[in-house]
Amino acid sequence: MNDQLKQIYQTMKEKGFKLTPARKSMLKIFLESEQKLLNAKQIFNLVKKKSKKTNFSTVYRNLEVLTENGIVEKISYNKETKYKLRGQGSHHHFMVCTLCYKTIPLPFCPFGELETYIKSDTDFLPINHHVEIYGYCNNCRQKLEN
Amino acid sequence: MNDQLKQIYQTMKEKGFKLTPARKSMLKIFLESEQKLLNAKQIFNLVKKKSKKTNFSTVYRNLEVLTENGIVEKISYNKETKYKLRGQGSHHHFMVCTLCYKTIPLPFCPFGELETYIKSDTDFLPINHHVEIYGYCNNCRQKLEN
DNA sequence: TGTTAAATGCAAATGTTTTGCATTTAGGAG
DNA sequence: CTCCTAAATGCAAAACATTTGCATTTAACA
Repeated sequence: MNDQLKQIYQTMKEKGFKLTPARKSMLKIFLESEQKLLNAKQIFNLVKKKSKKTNFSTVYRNLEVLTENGIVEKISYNKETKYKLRGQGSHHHFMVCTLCYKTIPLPFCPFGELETYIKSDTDFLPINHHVEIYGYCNNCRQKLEN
Repeated sequence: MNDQLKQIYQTMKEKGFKLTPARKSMLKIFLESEQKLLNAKQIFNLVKKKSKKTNFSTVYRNLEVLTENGIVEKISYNKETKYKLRGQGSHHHFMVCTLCYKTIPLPFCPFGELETYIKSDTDFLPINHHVEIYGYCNNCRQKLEN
């Protein structure tokens, strides 16, 4: 079994959450789906493929649990709320194609110097940050040009 | 009259939008309110104070017009959608206190080097970006410590 | 002052997310 | 392996934010 998946199962267990079919299904969906940013409806539909009897409330409740435990990240932009699996360990940001929603990780976090500056020059205490780059991926750009 | 307001009125006029009381009221709210990030409900309530007969659809429709014309910016984080007046000219980002929602502008945009990197090293075409720092402002931090 | 397109108010619809509650189930104890 | 219990689920209904259709009003300009 996939290493990342194994680790997530481990985390869930440690925190006392049950490994229900719905949850396993959702995690596999995140791991296997081509698109890494999914909204609740998409996830619901994919879960439904396996167990036709699932329900939006289950999906939402599980997204909440996964989000609160740092396994999944919730991202809102332009009305749409999407979810993605958190990379294990190293935190990073994404470039998001606004046409196909392909997500490309940024190789570094631009927050480093920024944080240094904020801490030394302001009295604001930074806790969290949110960086996203929107634009066109190579594919979509080529389509646009034709 | 405030210079920024004058300029916005000018812009609206040029684009053929009417300067209705609701719109003037909303713009003044953005300019005068202590809090610079407001959600639709807050704006609605403030508008209502002046003209008791206003309506959510008016507020939303105007927020849309203002957003589409670059006068107002729409920001979503953690479920909440908020709006703020765009700084005239220079674009900037904010540090947002997650307790009182006070917003403190960042004195520079960390996107500069990032953009350079992306353009030279990836085939992604960056169009837009979104940077926000969340944490505690000085005031709230002091309150927390007591 | 009159005309007209644009903006408004209202009520109802939409879409997403949440909740209460009865039922089912994962996972540990025995 | 079986039982027990807290946690998770499914369902229906509610809550909430946002949008829409339509009749009425109004800003802006001739």
